[in-house]
Amino acid sequence: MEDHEGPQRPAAPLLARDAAPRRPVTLADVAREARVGESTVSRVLRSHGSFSARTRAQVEAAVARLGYVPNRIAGTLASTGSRLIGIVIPSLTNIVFPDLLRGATAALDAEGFQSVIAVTDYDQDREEALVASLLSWRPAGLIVTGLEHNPGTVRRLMTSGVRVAELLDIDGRGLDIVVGYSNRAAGEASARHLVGRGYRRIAYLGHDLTRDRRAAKRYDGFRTALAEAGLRLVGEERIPAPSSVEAGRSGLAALLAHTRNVDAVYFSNDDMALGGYFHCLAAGLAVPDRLALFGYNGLDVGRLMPQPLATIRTPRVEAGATAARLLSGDAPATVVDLGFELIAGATA
Amino acid sequence: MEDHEGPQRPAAPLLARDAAPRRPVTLADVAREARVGESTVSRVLRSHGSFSARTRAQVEAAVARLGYVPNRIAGTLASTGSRLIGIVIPSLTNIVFPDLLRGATAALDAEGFQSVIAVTDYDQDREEALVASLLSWRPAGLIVTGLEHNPGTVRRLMTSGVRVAELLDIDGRGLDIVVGYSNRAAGEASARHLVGRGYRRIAYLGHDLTRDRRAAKRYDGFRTALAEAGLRLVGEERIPAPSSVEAGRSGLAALLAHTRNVDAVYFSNDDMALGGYFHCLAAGLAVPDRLALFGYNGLDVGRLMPQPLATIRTPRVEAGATAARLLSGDAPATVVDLGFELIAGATA
DNA sequence: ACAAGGATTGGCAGCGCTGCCAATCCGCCA
DNA sequence: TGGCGGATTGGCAGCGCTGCCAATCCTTGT
Repeated sequence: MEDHEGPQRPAAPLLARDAAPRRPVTLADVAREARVGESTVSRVLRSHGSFSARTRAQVEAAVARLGYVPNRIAGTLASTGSRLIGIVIPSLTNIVFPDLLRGATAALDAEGFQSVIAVTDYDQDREEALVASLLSWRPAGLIVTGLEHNPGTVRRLMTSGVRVAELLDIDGRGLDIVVGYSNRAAGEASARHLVGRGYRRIAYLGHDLTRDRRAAKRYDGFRTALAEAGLRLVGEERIPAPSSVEAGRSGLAALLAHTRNVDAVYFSNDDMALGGYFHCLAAGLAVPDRLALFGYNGLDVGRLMPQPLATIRTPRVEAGATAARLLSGDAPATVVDLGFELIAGATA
Repeated sequence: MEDHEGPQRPAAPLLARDAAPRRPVTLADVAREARVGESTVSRVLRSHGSFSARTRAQVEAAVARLGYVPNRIAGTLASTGSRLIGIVIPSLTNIVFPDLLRGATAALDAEGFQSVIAVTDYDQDREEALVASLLSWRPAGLIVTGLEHNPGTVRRLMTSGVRVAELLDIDGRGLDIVVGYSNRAAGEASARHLVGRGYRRIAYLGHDLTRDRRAAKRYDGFRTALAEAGLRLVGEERIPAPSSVEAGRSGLAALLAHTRNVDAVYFSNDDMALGGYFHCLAAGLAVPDRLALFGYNGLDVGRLMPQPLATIRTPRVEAGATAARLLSGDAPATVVDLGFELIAGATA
């Protein structure tokens, strides 16, 4: 490994910020320049109310001439709601949340909303503080992750009068709009699939379930379905950290070191499963003959492995988009179950 | 594949939003309740200016009793700047940008700023529209990606008076604050590494370079360094789409199908390289003996492959954090070269 | 040519909070 | 005891824009 600090080649930057601290252009300036009233300018810029084509042209010309940029802070204060939607997610490390964001920002953008994001690191107290902080921007709506929140968070959400969408989980009681899928059912489906394939000595490899409630629900569902088949986990390993490929790889090694005759492993998600697959490749364990692997999320990478990963594909981009659409469309409170799809793959 | 729509188990949600559309609590209400002046409440809430301990207690009690949530929209309008930072990234699909976001939001959060994000999909016209839109929120600063922008974008940025940080690239002229590393130098280092290892028949596999300017700079640097060693690419393949594991896998198959005797492939990034690695595993091509692979970005997944991926690790989280710190600290215009690190790995 | 009725337009009072300034209060020194 | 200067506090004019309402301008029908 060499270290490159990069030669100081970069052309000296500093096109220098505009030095003149002249008063910013306001709507009143535009009105004066266009020789019309302020309300007329406002109407034209928002294409709201009526005005003549000639007026529109005058206003647009003035706007261009002055380089006017509307001040939405003032606009929001004067009118009722803002065009901001707050999005609270637990992490940016797991691609699931950027996916959710992607769906949401695309849909919101189309409706003229901006997204303000906040990351909790799976900490419910931080979530409460972030929700409070986001609410102070008087957003038109809030998207949060999961159904479990601090009592304080719930109170703030309920009394704010702001629409709320809770995502990626429907196993529980929601506050307003709920969009997602059943993690418990996903866990059950995974177990049934493995059992149906003939695996009997099944182990679990997961990450920190006390913080990730959805992973915990999958785990519960998985064990429940196993029990219904008269089975129980023959071993399990929990990495006290967020999920990662690394945790999956080292975790599988650890699991196999202290549990005999495992024939299949259920991972808390695809990142973990990918790590496990790498361990198998490195250790020369035949997949799925010697060891079957099953993940969760249906990441692209799993589909492209030499042997496609057995997993459950979750519609997280759609969840973000659906929530955004419902919020911006001011839909009534509902629960939208987007379902999931079991991908048989070739690893189990 | 089975399809699960999830049983309608979800406990009927709808804790019902607060029905009473009563007037929201304002600072004036708190002042009345606490029997002090509005300015006093404002001072206490912002811990700004002086007030007695007794006053603070009264105000805090009133705030708690009324469940007051400050209105930052009004606060921002009344004071000078907002506590919003706009962040414009080209994509959320490539983990590099969520990483950047992660660094930035963490640092901003610590300083009491909120992040407003916008995604351009690598489209400079969209970037211009999004920058305009973000500026209407009168942010304290803007973080954008790369150094290449539409003339319109540049004009808006320059005349807005808002601080701007351009990230992940330092090969060119910046507007204000620039934080990143040299993509060109990274490409050169990659080429020198492969040449140094004895590879001579090197090919390139990339994605859409017309949109991703940084990838194009790496490509240029790579070819330049090859030329300096008296070599040239023996083949190349461009997938007219964003980078992905899939593009890497199918692209490598295509590349090898029409180019003879390639002994090493330089990928536009690690996602592509991972796909290539999967192709090699699936096709039984020995890595690196039959074919060497080299990526870019230093993703975790590359480090954990059975054979660690040869790549270049980029400090993108740090770039986000550094930019956030400089912006919130109102630092002078500068170029910060964070450098990069070449990871020899085992695939080249 | 005249009135009714819709289309346009301008005026201006806030939206809720902060910044500035003047008014009070209080502790302490001479 | 009187006075002084810092510590506290309250009043109030905006920040820039939107919503409401009244004023004006055009058409069209008669």
